[in-house]
Amino acid sequence: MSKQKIADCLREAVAKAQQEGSLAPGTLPEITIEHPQNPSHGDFASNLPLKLARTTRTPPLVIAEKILQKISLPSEIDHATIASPGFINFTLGNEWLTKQVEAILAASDSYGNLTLGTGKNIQIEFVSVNPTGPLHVGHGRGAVLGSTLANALSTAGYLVEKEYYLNDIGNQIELFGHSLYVRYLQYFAKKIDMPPDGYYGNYMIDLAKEIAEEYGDKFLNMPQKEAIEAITEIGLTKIINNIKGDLHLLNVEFDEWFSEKSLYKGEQYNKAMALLENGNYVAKKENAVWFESSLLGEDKDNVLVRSDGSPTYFASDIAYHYNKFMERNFDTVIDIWGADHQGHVPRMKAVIKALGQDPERLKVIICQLVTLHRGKEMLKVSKRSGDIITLREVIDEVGADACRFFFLSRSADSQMDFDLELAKKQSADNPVYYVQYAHARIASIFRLAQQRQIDYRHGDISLLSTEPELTLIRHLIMLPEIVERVAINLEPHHLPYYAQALATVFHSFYKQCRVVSQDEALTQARLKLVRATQIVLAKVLYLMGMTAPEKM
RNA sequence: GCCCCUGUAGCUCAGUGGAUAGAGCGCUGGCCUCCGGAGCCAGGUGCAAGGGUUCAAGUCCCUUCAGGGGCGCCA
Repeated sequence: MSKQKIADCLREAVAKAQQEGSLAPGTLPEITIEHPQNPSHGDFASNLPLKLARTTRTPPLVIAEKILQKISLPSEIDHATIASPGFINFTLGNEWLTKQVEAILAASDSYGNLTLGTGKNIQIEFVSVNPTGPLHVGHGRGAVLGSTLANALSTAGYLVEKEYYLNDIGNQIELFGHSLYVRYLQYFAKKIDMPPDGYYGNYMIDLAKEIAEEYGDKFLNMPQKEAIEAITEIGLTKIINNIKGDLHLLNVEFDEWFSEKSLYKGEQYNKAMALLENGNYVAKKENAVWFESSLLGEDKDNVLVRSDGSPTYFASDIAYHYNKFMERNFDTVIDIWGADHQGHVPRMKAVIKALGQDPERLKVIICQLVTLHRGKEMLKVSKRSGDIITLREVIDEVGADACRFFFLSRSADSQMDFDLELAKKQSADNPVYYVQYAHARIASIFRLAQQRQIDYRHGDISLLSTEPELTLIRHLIMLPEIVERVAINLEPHHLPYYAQALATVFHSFYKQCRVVSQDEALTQARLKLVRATQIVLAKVLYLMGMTAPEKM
């Protein structure tokens, strides 16, 4: 990696200058290399002289001078210059730049793959919506975020497992089953009231109808308990299949669907609780069992087992994380939760500590809520009250690729407004298509090249020398850094911005540089460049979980 | 009351403590004899307010204001 190389050169130069006495001794600060915003400042910049100024009591520009006198530049750097108030700027050589085109072609779709995570396994758990109703837009955000992050992490070299945690047991499921049973009875014209906190959405009526049509009235004559159990099971399966279908439409697939119920069938739950008890973090108060998180610096304790003997969601989650860390031994676990789970983070971290694990191994991404509008009208997304706009409706309206791009374009920290009207109106006129169009345009160039039977395999890349060509290459070679940044910071939102920037420089290049022309040698060289661009565009689109169309 | 997130252009949002703060949409004007005009080029306004740290702050710290979320023997 060039940044690292430059940093090494700087370190060496400083050491040399200090040895010879031309630079005052002092401890070296951490050397950071950045990309200057202004292209005229070169490809890389270091602020080392500014940082050394204090300890060495020397003006930054003088330090820069001394460093430059001693530095031996890596081969890819053409020259380094000093800039006020104390930067050293580095510019890549054209020869090295053009060579990168060959490197990209050679790497092909593995270009951008890193070894950052080699040997480490990460589990990423997301969506994990209660299977009691259809997914809505907010869930789509988590789904897109998680699947993109998973793509980026595995491209960065990690072994990644994507998991959906299925809350298939507990209060909400009982309520769901009860509600569905009532709707089923009502379908057969029985007079019976819905439970007060029940699931009132219209989909429940449809679901009951579906079951009635499929199974007939056989549950009418069963004992209620038995009938509810059976109907719950059938309903859950149907809802889960719907969820899977929705996610599939969004190009989100999971490796594992982990059942909460299974925690109780095996010994997971008991083992986890035993560990907490051994650590003396468990106490019985007011007929309930508590996790004394206040011992670990939390505001308050939390109930594990209710006074009626049933475990809370929190207790399940403890067992679940025990399973993730201590049974399945993931090095790192990423949980993506909605903003309404924000308060759950510190106590979950406390649990990890109580289980004797390093809390740093658990990374929680809180993604802020999505508010849905249609024009000025605010739409509710409450599942129990009904009246929701489902994720599927949104995908149908704006398309999966546009959905993904839109969700990805905002950092998880910021709330988003999703205006259906706007999304639909702009669906033909937004960055999604701009990026995909660049890819399709390249495909079109190759259709022409093929038609003219141009063999560009021996194209001479050193012919690439104009500004638009070199600018394009400069953008192409950023891909590995982008992947690294996304993987380290868990911030997939950099991808769409990069994709857009890359598409922009490509379109600009295309306008200025005719690819297939009378000049055979130049045509071949440019076809190589264009192929490299296509590789990188396709890779970014793949990372974002979007299609890379040949035609549009 | 306490905790978390956010406040950047008319709107939706990027911005790794660095040099002249960016993009998309919208608006206005130009560009196709030639590889796809879903394109290219140009046009302008802005870091909520006030302190502080730093050679350097949109970015870090404190206060205030504003919006959202959380503080259950719900999940």
